Amino acid sequence: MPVFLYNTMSRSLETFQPMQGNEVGLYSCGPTVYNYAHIGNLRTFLFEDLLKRTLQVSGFTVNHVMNITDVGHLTGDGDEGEDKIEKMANQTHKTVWEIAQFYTDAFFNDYDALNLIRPKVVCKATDHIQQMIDLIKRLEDGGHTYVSGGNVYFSIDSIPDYGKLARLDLSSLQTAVREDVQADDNKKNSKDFVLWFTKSKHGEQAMMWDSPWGRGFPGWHIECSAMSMYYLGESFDIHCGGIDAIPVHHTNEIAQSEAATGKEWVKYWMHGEFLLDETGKMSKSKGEFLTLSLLKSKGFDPMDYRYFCLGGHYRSQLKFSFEALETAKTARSNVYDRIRRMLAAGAKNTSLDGEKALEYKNAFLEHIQHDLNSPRALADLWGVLKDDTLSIDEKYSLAMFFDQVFGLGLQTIEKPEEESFPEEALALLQKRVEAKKEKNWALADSLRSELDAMGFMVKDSPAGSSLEKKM
RNA sequence: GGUGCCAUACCCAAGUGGUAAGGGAAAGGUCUGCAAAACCUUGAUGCAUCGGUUCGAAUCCGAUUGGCACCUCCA
Repeated sequence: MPVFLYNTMSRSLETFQPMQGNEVGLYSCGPTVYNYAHIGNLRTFLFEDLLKRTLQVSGFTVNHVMNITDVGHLTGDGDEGEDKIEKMANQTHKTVWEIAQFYTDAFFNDYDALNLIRPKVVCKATDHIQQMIDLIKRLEDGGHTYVSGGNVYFSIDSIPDYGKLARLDLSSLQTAVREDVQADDNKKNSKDFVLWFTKSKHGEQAMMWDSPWGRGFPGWHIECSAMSMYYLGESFDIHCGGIDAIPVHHTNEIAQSEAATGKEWVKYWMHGEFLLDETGKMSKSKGEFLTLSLLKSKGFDPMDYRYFCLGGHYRSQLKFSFEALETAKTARSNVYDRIRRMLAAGAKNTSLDGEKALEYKNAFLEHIQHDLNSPRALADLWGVLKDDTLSIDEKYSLAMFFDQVFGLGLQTIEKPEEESFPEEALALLQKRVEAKKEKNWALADSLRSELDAMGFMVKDSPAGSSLEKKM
């Protein structure tokens, strides 16, 4: 079955066809490591993981490359603005390198906790300065650059199709509309952007490298072009990131990459929509700084957040609230409970060749391969869990198959018997069973609340009483 | 000022021309000493409003209202 993906470049659904056989070159814009990732950032990485898993389950081999932006980047694109990593370093009295390493580690903690499949290549910008310099030299040789005020600029008028991804109408765009942004008078065209800085208003940066244009540091966009081409070739299949990257970051990446090589750089562009909080777009500077750690401290499992994100389509804005996360948590734990009960009943993996099972499998694939419709695919999972015309082995096997895409960790769920409870709790449970036998309801109820206080829920069923850990 | 996206039940959210997925919450039921849990059942004659195209529209077109995003921090 073919995979259909929405390509931002064409603004339409396209049948996915890799350039070479079943090999997919995938580049995703990674984190800028000057602070913790917020859950809006993480939503985009979850989308990319969903994409990767969907391609894998569809028979493709995915060669995934992700960058780590550990060179500061300025807070503005002219030669003004502060370096974000440096700013954080000054605040915390650490070196810029320590800051970058600290937040890179923090990022991958979240990455693993969310069960995201690690990229084949994770590349740090600071390890690829030479590739960036080489690319800028190539642009210079092609007549696409100029030096002004000490910085090397890319001239957008040197190419015919600047802004094609964002469909920018260059004549009507305003420059520096935001009050905190100043126009850069060194630019010939206000949309030109810096490839290499040697001068910054804020003086010496902590991270500087020698270059043909003087000691300095790379511009915003060059790292993704340089590294993606280094690892994936001058043309590759998919480039993805957040929707905000379309008008500037990806637009400029395309301009400089295609100006350098003279050929189409990326075949499919995919962008994840924003997660919104009560104040609108999530930000690190205003409102509550929502991190995965914060969610965990409030009693949520990272898988709750993963389930929550799967419940919305990646190209739709998703409204975050703790109330909405709570419903995801309940739903997810209901899924887990059902899997656990199946295991208790002896469910095991089996080949899926029953007619009904294949129907479910195909419906699932059709939905997920239709531009990653995870909400619909989640409905398929519920359909399976609730359909008693399927054998228990078929249900379990379908759930395990679906989870190759969902990544909710369903295969890690163990048989409930293997759960162990403290002696003390088991003793209390036994006492309660006896109290019940003697119809001493007062004692039975007090033992129940005692166990409840210990964090165990008592479940009475026709088969007897048992304990369950409270979530 | 310019551009783009969105508006579906109490909440979240699929569905892009053929008669409204799913989850959560809620209600009723089974079970139970009572609870909890579990299981079963129930839910929009209608998809912001108005008009149009069509045999047929949540889906297409136009207008209106409301929300969001982007136009050099941003996933």
